[in-house]
Amino acid sequence: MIIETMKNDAAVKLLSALAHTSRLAVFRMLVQKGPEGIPAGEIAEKLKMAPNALSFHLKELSHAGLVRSRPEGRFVIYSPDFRAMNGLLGYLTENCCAGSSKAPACTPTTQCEEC
Amino acid sequence: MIIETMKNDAAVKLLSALAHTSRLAVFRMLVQKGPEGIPAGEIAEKLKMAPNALSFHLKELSHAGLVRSRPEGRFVIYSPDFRAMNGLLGYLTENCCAGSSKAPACTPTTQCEEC
DNA sequence: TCATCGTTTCAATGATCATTGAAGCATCAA
DNA sequence: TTGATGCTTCAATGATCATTGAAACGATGA
Repeated sequence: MIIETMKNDAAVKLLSALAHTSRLAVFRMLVQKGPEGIPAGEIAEKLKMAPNALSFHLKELSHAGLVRSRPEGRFVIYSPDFRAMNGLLGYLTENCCAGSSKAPACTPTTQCEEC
Repeated sequence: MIIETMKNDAAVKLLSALAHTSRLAVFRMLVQKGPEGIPAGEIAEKLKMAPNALSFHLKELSHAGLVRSRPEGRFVIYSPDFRAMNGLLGYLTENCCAGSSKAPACTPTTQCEEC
């Protein structure tokens, strides 16, 4: 293998975090709810996941930078972090088409305003 | 876990295929080269991968629908399939932002013309 | 036909990941 | 303080994945 750039490794990290049915479902739910976030228990209940399993997957998403958490009383509220996802979308778009003059263009013209 | 749609499973499949340093590097190289494609041996040489390891990863990418192959003499030429990647980008974009009115919009306005 | 090249397939080992159950920690109410 | 709640961490098992080396296959050229 050739030496990979940091950018590639970062992309692999994000892809790995999302490449799991449970984690993708969790992230989708967080995105749908928006910045206000959801307590862990509510996610577990709605997705019918064991609390410890959810905690494990949330930690993975958190390590990848896809979600943030904040304590609120005895609840822990999770919310999506759109910056990482936007970075990933940009990377994939660039490496799907824009990186090569041979390939058709498909560059998104707008990005999350939050990021 | 709630029951996932086909769409989600398809996204996980594509994400899993790309969530590997070697496979992401291979796919990037194919995208850069464009539709004309590259023989397997050339990919292995440039990425300094063992031929059998490369073959394994190419099969994974192929199963995910990200690459196509065609025999040419005793070479096997691999080329990218932009449809799958565009579908994934669309899915991620929609589930990153557009799926929720709470989140900022970041929908791409253009897509690969090939697809 | 025979030897060679490019590629794929197979089997085996080691590593990584997902899941489960139990325990731990902090917060809140009585 | 005592008990209950919400969540996280830990350890152990089973499953899946990556890698390696050897072998096999089809196409080509002598």
